[in-house]
Amino acid sequence: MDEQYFLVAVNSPFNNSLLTYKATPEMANVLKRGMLLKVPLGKRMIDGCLWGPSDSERLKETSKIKFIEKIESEVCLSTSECELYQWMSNYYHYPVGQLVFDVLPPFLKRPRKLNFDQGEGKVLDLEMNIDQENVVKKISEYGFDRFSKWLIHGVTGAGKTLIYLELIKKQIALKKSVLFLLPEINLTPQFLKTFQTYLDVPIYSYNSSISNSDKFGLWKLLQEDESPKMILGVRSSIFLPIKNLGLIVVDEEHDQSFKQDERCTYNARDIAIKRASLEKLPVILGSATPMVETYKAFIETDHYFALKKRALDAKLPTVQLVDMRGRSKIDSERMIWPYSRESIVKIRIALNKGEQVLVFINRLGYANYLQCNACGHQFSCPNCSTNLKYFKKRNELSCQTCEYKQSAPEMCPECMNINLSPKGFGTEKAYEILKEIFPEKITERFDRDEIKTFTQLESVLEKFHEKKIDILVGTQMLSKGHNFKNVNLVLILGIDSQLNFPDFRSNERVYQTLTQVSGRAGRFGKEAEVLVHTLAPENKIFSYLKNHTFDEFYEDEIPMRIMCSSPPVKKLILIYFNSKSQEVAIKESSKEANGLRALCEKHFKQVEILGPKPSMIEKKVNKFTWSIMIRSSDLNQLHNLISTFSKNYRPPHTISLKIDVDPYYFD
DNA sequence: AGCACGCCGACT
DNA sequence: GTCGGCGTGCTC
Repeated sequence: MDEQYFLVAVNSPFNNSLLTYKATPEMANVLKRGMLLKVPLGKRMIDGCLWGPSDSERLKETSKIKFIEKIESEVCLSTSECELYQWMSNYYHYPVGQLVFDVLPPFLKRPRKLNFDQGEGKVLDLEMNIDQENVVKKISEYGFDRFSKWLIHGVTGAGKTLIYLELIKKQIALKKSVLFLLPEINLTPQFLKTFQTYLDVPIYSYNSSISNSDKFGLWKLLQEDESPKMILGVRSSIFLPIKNLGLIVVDEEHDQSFKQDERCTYNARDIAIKRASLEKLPVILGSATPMVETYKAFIETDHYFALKKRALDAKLPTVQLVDMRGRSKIDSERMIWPYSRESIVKIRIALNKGEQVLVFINRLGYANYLQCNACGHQFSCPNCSTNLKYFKKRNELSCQTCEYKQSAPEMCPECMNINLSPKGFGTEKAYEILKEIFPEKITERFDRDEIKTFTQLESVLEKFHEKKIDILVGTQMLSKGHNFKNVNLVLILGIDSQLNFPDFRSNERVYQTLTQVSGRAGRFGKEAEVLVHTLAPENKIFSYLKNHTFDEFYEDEIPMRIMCSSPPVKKLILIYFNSKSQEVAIKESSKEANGLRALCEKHFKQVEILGPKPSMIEKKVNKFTWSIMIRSSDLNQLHNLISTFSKNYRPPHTISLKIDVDPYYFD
């Protein structure tokens, strides 16, 4: 009996992670695709996953092939998992072996008892309105035992959660499990509470706050246990090996947190759709502000639902623009900048009524940077091409891209002038001004700087719900998904900097942010108001927001995308070249851009190569990044080009390469 | 990605 | 002398 040869996906980029190994006949008898293995590579033993029979006749002659060392019996990937990873590897141009081991939880010898929340299965005393009922009815009638994808496009407060809940209950009644994806760990508590109250199955959370033991424990449990359960998780939970999966829900479908921007650059929303199609089940995407790509994909199908009214008779808030032009030059307004007099008056009225107020700014710190009044010197990071942010309370300048910190300087190092002025503002300043104006009120901050742990987050939210906080000043953290009962006034500051952001998605991002933040106001029936402070009140984006007409935004945006050849009409891939030496980054990226251009002219006429260009922050932690953009409406040509490129290109050791498929930012 | 090897400059 | 930084080549 001869030994047999197998293809093993290994945790190494070598040879695109697919290597040939042999096994004795006895071992070959028990080997199955998806089994985890240990294999020798060079002088070490590495992780591998059995990927299939070997196709390489060439190597068999040379005796280079080693034996598989042993089989790890803890976990074995299923056929559909292997299929999914292979698809991802091809689509994202990332070695499949590395992908498998990026995605698996760390292996533990002795996992502790697995934590979960048991659902109470209480009866819901809330009735769906006609719109909600229609969605549930249509999806149910289509059938749960085949692949389908749906988009629920509902204004903030339209009651998407109730729809999800009804559909989830139907699945559980069929003894199936459900995977619910949310963009951020921060949203876990509120959904967990809802699901725990109204479902009667165990609910497992999966996010960065759970221990490695629980991650591994859950993985093992899912392999063996087929009973219906609910998984509530972030991006990476799309890879959990749930048996008997009956439904995937992706809430806040548009959220950029679903996109992984390191290693394999997948988008969990797209993986959810792929997984649903492989496992033949429905996937539901929900958002008040779908990504333009998603909207375009669904709008002309009958799997699109538009919910334009809020549930529970709540009205959408009225939006007022506050024209901030010239305000800082008026004496009476200078002291309260970045607020305006009228916004302060409105805050006072709301507080006097016993209501709470939200203030949203998408920036941390006291000032964006510090500048010398005499010579114009800006304090910048020694390791990055960025300005240092000023934090007043900590009396510190700190870099937002690296760890660099220094204490706030007394004078300008260039001209010794002591007159340094803080430029721009962030949450710290917005908070401090309110403390001065309303010393008797309780103002708190809600941002990454103040809230570092999950416990802190829950405690501030709880205090806010109990009305122990009057005004909450915060960043993105504030804008996503929360339901605040007593908030009927929301202020949005400093949105202009995002309007000026130089990429094709800037309008979309601003529209989403404004809509999401506004959506926090008046969810429980009262008249609510949103004050948007801007230097560009004539910008059309504000009128979409004012009228709550989401169609209008998309109908104006799509022609724009066609005009500038951006997604969804063309697909994009970025290749990043990262090096300690700026020269190497430029040379290598230019050389490869030229090579790609030549290749396109010969074989891929539908593909365009743009650049290279430096990254927006060219130098990060003393490393330089340049990128090439590749664009096409022909998906096959686009991917074939990249496959050809990554098969043939071996970057020098001094370069690290990243391929970003369907990039979110042009970073 | 690791790991080894080999070259070179710097430091006791 | 020899320690250590980094450029280069190799791994089924």
